[in-house]
Amino acid sequence: MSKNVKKIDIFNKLRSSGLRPTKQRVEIAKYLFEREKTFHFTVESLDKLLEKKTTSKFALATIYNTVHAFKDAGHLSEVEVRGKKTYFDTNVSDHHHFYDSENSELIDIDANEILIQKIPKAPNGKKIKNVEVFINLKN
Amino acid sequence: MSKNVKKIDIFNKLRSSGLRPTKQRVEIAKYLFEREKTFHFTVESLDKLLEKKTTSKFALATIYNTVHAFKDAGHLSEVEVRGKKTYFDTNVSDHHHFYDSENSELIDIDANEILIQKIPKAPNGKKIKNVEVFINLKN
DNA sequence: TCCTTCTTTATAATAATTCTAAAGTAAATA
DNA sequence: TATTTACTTTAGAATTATTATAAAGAAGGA
Ligand SMILES: [Mn+2]
Ligand SMILES: [Mn+2]
Ligand SMILES: [Zn+2]
Ligand SMILES: [Zn+2]
Repeated sequence: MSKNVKKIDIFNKLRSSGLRPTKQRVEIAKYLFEREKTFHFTVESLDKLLEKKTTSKFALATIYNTVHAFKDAGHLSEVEVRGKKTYFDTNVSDHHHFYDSENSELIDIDANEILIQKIPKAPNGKKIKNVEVFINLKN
Repeated sequence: MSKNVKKIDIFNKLRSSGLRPTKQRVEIAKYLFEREKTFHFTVESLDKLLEKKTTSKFALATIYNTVHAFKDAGHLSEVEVRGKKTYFDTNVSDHHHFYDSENSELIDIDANEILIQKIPKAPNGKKIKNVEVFINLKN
């Protein structure tokens, strides 16, 4: 039963975002969204994981398409990391990151774990959209 | 005279970094470092500006080489910006940025203009290397 | 000057991502 | 349910940013 509830959730999530629940989207959505903790990934890492964890085949372009569709629908966010590949994040709330360059690993920091006491005002004619704090780690 | 002093400065800057003062490096260094304010650029934008502002020719590979050599010597820093291209920065001190996505423009924020009051401790076995604050702007 | 080392350059290669267009599938319609 | 339409997947080509290669050129020292 629980499995069916989840399936319905995924279907609704897709439908309400204007996305047809295709086999690929459902599989990817299940893999990404049916988990407790935040998941950070690149398209390449997701591709490898899907290959291992599912029996379906996914063209790389489909993973790109799907991930971007999920991002545009607000189900994923994009995180800027020094490097060449784009990272995605199942945590779409306002939050910050540690970055461990040893393992190329992002770790969430809840918005309320960082308090900024003093911040400059935005340049003339501009407003602050959001503030991202990125904490680089070393050993 | 002032022009000669500057030329000597550039030569010393290159020499002390173990870089031969070639025509290309001197031109690029003069263009990048003989200015009051911070300059943020991509390799592509620098290429176009050099083409406009100087009479010399620069292979794109030379600009890549030179910019990376300057970065490795500590004369430039690299800034992570959402997007595909790498940004470089003539400000190598510890500082933060506004980002105006309308104009793809970075604006410096001095380190002392931001005060962080509360910050989480690093994960087990890790230390904080540095903290980068990135403020996205809107109109 | 001669020699050695470093640098520039044009071009090829690579890596990540996006585009294309044909074939397939889902949803809407009859 | 059968037909039609719109959307999606796919393999492969194209694009973009960047790095590698290797030959020709320039710099610095003896
Ligand atoms: Mn994107
Ligand atoms: Mn670099
Ligand atoms: Zn996150
Ligand atoms: Zn800067």
